[in-house]
Amino acid sequence: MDRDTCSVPVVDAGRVSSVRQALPSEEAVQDLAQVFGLLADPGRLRLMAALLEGGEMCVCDLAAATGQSMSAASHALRLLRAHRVVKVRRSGRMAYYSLADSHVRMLFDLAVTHIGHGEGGSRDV
Amino acid sequence: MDRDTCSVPVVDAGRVSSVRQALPSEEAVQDLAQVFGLLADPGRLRLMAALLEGGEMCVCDLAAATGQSMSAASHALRLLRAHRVVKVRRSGRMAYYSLADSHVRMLFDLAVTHIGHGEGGSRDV
DNA sequence: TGAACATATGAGTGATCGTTCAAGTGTTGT
DNA sequence: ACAACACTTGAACGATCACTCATATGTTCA
Repeated sequence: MDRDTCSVPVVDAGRVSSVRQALPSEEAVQDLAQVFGLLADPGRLRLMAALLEGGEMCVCDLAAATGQSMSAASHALRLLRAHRVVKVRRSGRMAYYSLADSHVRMLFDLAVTHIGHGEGGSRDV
Repeated sequence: MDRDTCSVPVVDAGRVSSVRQALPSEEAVQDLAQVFGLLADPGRLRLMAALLEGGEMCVCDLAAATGQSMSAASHALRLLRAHRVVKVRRSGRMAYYSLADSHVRMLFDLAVTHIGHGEGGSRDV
């Protein structure tokens, strides 16, 4: 909100305001950031990769396969569950997790492509 | 690294070890997490959305369009530049930024699709 | 040369995040 | 009923992050 309060000089005012209008809503941006934030952690990433491979697995096997404690895995799965990235099926005292969403695989592959083609990670200043 | 040190009980040992082997390398996972981490911030997301719309813009216009200080925008652009998400063209004292990578748009759209189809953000527990 | 300008950068700070540790919940088997 | 079990959860702590403020770099114009 308030657009002229900030003391930033503007070069092309027309373009600025048109771009500004075309930008996604604040709410959409927040949601997007949250989704990407979910994928921004090695532990959760391994969890998703494991489910991509294994199909449906219980918490202790997921923990073992991804190299983290059960508690850490459970916390991570809770987050993924809250955002509908994974789903649970409960049977007795076990909890079987699986991916709830096919977009995950695509996001994965796209990102792999990105880091693959230039590669090295962070260079440049 | 040491696979049987952790005290996590395992249900299906065969599956665990096969999934474990199929997992991306530690380095790949780190890189992936970094890429997604770049997209996990509303400020950087708006910056990228603006460039997606505007094509090529200078820092002060980007700052104005995305509603942040020039310093904040510059810091963010530096990060994006380091990861080859944006590129810079310098002309005199101006710096014109543009997207360096077409994957950004796809990642964007895919994520939008994800939040769009279920929508609401975080529900559940 | 010096002032105005566009951008870049370093230090410092408050907020957020992921992990661990120590319980807590509900289930199975005796 | 009790103990072992699979998982969940809350608090606490250390690390990381994004921002602001102040200063630095390099360019243009008088």
